[in-house]
Amino acid sequence: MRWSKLFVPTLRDVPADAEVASHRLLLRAGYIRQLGAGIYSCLPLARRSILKIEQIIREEMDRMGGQEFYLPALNPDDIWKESGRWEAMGDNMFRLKDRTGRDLCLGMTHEEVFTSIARDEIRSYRNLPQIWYQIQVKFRDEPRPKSGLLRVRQFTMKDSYSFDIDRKGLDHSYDLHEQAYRKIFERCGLEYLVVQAASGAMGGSESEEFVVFSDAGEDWVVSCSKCGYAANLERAVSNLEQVADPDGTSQFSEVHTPGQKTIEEVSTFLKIPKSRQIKSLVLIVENNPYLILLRGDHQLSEPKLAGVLSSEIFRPAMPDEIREIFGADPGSLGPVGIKEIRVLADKALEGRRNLVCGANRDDYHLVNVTPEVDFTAPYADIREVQEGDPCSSCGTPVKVAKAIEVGHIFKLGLKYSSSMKATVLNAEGQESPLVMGSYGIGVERILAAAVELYNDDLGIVLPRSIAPYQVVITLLRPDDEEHRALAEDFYEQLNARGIDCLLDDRDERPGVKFKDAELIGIPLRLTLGRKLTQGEVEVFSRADRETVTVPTTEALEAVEKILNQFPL
RNA sequence: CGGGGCGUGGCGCAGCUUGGUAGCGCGCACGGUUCGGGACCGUGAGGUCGGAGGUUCAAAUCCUCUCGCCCCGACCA
Repeated sequence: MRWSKLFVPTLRDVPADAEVASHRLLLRAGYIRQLGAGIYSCLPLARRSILKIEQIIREEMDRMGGQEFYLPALNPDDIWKESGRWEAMGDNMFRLKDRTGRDLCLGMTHEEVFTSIARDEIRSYRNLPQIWYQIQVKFRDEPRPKSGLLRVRQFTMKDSYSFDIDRKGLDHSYDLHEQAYRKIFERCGLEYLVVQAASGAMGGSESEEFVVFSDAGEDWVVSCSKCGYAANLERAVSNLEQVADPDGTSQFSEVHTPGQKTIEEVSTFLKIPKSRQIKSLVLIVENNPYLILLRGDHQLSEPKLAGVLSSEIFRPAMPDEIREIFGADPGSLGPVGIKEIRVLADKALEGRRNLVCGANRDDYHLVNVTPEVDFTAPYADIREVQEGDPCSSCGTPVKVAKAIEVGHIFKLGLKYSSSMKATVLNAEGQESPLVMGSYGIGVERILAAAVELYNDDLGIVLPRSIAPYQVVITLLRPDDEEHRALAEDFYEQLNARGIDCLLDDRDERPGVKFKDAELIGIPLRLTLGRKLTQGEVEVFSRADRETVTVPTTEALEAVEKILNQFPL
């Protein structure tokens, strides 16, 4: 491609709305433009990158035996009502009516459609396993689209679905996906991590996320640098550092704590560490109040709590509700003497002694409160792991960091095959439900994550495999016949060698050409300029900003050699 | 949904408090000089000031409503 013909509207000024690096740079570099909140147009550079990413995905999916489909994004309501997700998806689903008033929706994911095909067409275990995939558009009416391509309402997803006759088959299909995903993210040049994850509304038992560490991400990931343990904060577990309590079991007593409400204030006032307090939270769970107890320095993990309660329908109680139930304001609550209300305590309180909690009387706290002596409550792991907690497998302090989710694999099991009655005959001639898995990759997110990961003050630095072009030939004197002829020659030959090449033949000053080439992140630049009179050209590597000068006769070899130094 | 911010040529912004001919930088077009790190000079094109209603002799500016976008939170596959 000749740059003079290519549409690359680069910007000097940064659009005011763009905050995260990938959003800012993709706009500036002329990759994308915004159409609405969470809706973006891909311009030619982005499109080329996306197509390369899709091709990598396609190759790896095909390699493991996946078969490519293409399903409609426009879905009738009936299959969604069958699976129960017409209601479950709530406001996140775009819904519309056709001219006759029938309900339709825009697909957020395609378990329903694929399951309906499998149900109708697969009759025998002999036709299993199947791995079906597509690279297709998804629509999700996100409550808050943000950060450019990272959280959008329309995006491209590679989604795949496995159908097996049994659990063992599913395990195999799942493993195939995990291996393929590793290969895909490696080939895209991403530094990624596989972490244990919560399956959320997808349902199913086991799931893992593929994440890229970045402050622009929205997932919190707990990881151990020593043993490799890694999990989404929603389900991460850790050990505890021991807290020493005073020996013996003293009778608790009330102390006056005027105006001391928060854990922090009480800690300072009574001169005891936060870890020796009991944090009392009141939640309304399906209309019933619940007292949740945590160590003073711990935070509640709502996903874990949802798991323990087998309900996601809960909310913090309002101050007036708390007053009515406890006869005290939040800030002076505790479990001692509580009878009518259900209580749940985090495991970190098990075996502790002589703690401090609220007295259920404004401005009073209790000291020397001992679980199981002064109150009883069932224990469960409902606390959120914190930075520095000892790793559950090796004891090393764990890290907690933000990450971008680029892929997610789930063992669904029977969730959709039972609700949608998808069965086949097994070897014994019995109806047997399909055992399913589902697997997703956010295609644009790979590009955005790569830009988050690899950028500098000059702009984007893309891995070779997903850069829109691998080499840009910067022709500094396009009006010089000899220079031009040589540039054209390089251009032809590089393309002939399978290297995507962009020829900057624009009538622009050198500075503009250099800045643009660096901004859009082309891995290698071949510069034809004044050194041509000595029979030399320059090869500039974007990632390390190194320039080597080589004779023109060796330029092609030099380009290939340097390109091949990138492992990507 | 709660909180905050912003809508003025393609992009970045000023003007609004105190109503009175819509401005600056970049970009764009043309001419000239330049040409290895986002050049310089000159000339020029381009704006229903997000939209609707109201107040006023007069509204970008004041009032009401409304739409959109961004950020924080809630939420979230």
